[in-house]
Amino acid sequence: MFDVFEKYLRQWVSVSDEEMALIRAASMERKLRKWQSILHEGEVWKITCFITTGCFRLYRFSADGTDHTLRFGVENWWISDQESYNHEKPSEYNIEALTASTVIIWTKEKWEELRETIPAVKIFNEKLLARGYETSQQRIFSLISNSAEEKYLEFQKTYPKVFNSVPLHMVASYLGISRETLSRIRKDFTRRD
Amino acid sequence: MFDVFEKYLRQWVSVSDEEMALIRAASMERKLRKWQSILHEGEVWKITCFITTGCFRLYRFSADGTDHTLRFGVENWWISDQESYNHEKPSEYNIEALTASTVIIWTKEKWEELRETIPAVKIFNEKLLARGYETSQQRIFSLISNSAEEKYLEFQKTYPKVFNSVPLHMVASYLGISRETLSRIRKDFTRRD
DNA sequence: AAATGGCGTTGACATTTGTCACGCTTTTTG
DNA sequence: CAAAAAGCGTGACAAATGTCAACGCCATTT
Repeated sequence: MFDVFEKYLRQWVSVSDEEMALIRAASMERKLRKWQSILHEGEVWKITCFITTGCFRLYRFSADGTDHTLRFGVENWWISDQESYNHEKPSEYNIEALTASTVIIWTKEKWEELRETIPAVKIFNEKLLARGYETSQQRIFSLISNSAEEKYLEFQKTYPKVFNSVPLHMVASYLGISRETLSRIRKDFTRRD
Repeated sequence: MFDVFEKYLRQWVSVSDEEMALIRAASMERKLRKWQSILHEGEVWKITCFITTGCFRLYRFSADGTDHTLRFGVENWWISDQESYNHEKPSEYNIEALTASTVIIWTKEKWEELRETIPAVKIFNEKLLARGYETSQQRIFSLISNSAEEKYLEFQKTYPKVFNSVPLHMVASYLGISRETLSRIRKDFTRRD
């Protein structure tokens, strides 16, 4: 499974074989069954986690008890709670596997050590953070400027792989609309084809 | 005006007097009159920009010609288009001064040099990016989980200084609701006091 | 002092979206 | 395999929000 990650990482930065060996030695593989949680609210997120197979979602409960999907993660994505990780404070979020999944993880200690030791890891980490920020900005624009239907179509188009991997009611919760509304949008849309 | 920035920066990281002198030498001050733009869509954002006085907004037009406020900036905030800056690509956003304002700016060249030369600047920049990401995540949660009224109240409470500095119709555009809806929320709310 | 224009408000009405209830199908689980 | 649960769709209705038009206020300009 590490091979998947190795290939992915080399697309971002150039890493020598020795460095890659260090990164590998510091990593662990973990398997999760369907619905298994990898983060419960209240816990501190202390790992760096790369998804090799399967699918996850990061979600949070609001005061009325409903849950809202902040983000999905599929193969070759990272999943984390940056806020909890950075400040070592109890998370307000949950992360769960939506299917049986495999991840590669590094403890915070080891990952920080890799960042300090291997420049490419530091650079890579920065690029990743920058991209995450840009993605968030685009999503905010979509949320404040688009109708439910537009948000749905944009999501489907921008993240087809995610779209095809997750239940529709979670897509609705990701878009900030009810599952019934999503269902009707789909009906209208297919009828128009 | 640089004193304002100096005080701000020292709250984040420890900087020697020599380093601060370098940061200062690389900076420029710029004044903007009300409604003046500092970024037009199509231009590339090539500076790092700290607001010492006044107020800005970052906004974008959607296909139907309406504008949507992505972010505000007031005193002691930064304002930028990270996506344009990072990839040196034409911006899809506009940034304008909402009042007469003063900013401290560094050219991209000089700022990158400072980041490489002075570790504290690099660290500071990373912290800033991390915070921006966390803030975005919180806003996304608010947008997908709150009603118009809840979004309004949360914004008012979380960013009172911004709230008191900008026109209401821009707050509406920031929250993704119409200005009429915002107006009615306010009426309902004051009546309840 | 009058004219102007931006800003916020309001009423009437249309549209969108949410809620509740239900049923059908697929998937999961024991 | 069978029972249970999850997933998805749909109708009827309610609530939230948007749209359009008009108005008043107030700061600024002329």
